[in-house]
Amino acid sequence: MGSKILVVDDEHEIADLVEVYLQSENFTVYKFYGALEALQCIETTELDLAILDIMLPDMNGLTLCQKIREHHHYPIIMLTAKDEETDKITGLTLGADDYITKPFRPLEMVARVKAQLRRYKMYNPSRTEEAVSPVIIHSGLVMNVDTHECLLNEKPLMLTKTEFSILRILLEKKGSVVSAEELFHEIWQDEYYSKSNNTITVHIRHLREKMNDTVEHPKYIKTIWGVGYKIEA
Amino acid sequence: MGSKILVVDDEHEIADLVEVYLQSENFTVYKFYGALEALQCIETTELDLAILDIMLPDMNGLTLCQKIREHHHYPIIMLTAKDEETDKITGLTLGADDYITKPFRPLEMVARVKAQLRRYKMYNPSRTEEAVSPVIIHSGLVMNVDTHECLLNEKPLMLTKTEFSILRILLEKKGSVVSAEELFHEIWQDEYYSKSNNTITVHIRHLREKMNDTVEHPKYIKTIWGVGYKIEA
DNA sequence: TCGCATATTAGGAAAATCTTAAGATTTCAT
DNA sequence: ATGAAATCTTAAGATTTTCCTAATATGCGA
Repeated sequence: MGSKILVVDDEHEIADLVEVYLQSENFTVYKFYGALEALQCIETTELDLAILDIMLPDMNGLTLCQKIREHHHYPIIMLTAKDEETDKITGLTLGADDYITKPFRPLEMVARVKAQLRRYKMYNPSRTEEAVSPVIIHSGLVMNVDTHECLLNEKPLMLTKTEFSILRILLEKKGSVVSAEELFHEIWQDEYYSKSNNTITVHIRHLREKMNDTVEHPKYIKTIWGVGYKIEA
Repeated sequence: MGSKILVVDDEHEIADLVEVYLQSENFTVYKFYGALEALQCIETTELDLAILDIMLPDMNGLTLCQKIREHHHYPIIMLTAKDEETDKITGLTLGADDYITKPFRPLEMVARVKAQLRRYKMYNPSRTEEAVSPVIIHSGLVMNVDTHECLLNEKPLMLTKTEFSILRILLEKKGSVVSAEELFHEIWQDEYYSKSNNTITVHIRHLREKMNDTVEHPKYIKTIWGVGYKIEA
């Protein structure tokens, strides 16, 4: 994930709440309490989705919605009060992809955001994090990311999820050295990394064991002292 | 798919939005902002469905609806403002097959379009383009998607709707791993809130039970820990 | 040799899945 | 509409698998 989401609501509590929930899902949030401040963001940032309150003090939320639509096609979700007059709501879907009535359950909001992003990215796959080839081949080693299968010299290699990820990353960066910290962040993203954490080392150990690789004469995973690990190109 | 759909709404944003959503589902869209322009399209194009705003400036949507009905039998969906029941009923009796009140969620709209098309094409099979094979076969397992029948080693397997869907999805993606979340979205699309992922687990359990599959040595549904389920190719 | 980086080990912690059963919901015949 | 049957969902605990920690050992380079 890591999609960029615009949030505009003059009610600070709601904007903040939305922000917290979205951030907890690893989205990048651009939060504004007024439409005018948001305008610049719209111009300058490559967003993936927008959440707009329909009632803003300085500019109608619908106007903002239409401003976005002038140049962008990413999903827009409107926040509406439940008791607004029907007439006003009638024009609501003008350009919006979904609407959520206040008060709403945060988890429902998050679910809808995800649903829209899923749809958007399916339709616009270029925005999705690069699509990689599902099979990686390297001297007697075959990895199929789709089937989660791994063969070593024609024989199946049973790898756990994490082991599979480490081997995949090393193979994708075949030839260059990858530090333990880099591996850590590729796999666990944001989580805190400390040097005393030898988790990666242990997984590497297991990998080598399953692949019959020795530390002294590694056929696959080589240790570059003080730098990291690598698989020769 | 690839059905031809007429969209008529004088509110440009709504017409455009509907167009985008339908196009993303690979429908061919004929979009008009006024009834008069649409008339010619109705005459000259072999449409599969029409979506009409009930309130148009140059001609009543219902009138347009009746014009279509003079010569065509494809489904018509009316867009209506959130008003009284009267319009709804009237609209339906005047030849429309479904109505959607504004504001609406585009995804719901798409779902209804699909539902109408399904119904329509069932009675007009000639219009269906090259249907995919309705039977899936895999080592002793025969699934007929049309009749919803399933045989395991010549003997009938009684599956519920959800079980059938899960098995079908796994077989369609035979070989690759499908996560519980993916299964969830394939089956329930954009539903949100609760319905913990455990639901899938329970259905998988029932499936395995009916198929005499064991968790330890599964012949069909294998668990890839931390990733999902798969059926070997 | 010393200091630091990596390797090895194993057991407990954590996470994911399985199992079960009860309650909710839907379906269907009456 | 009503109730029974089928199906689905939820919840809690059991089980399995995987991960992480911590303590110790080993190897590299200055």
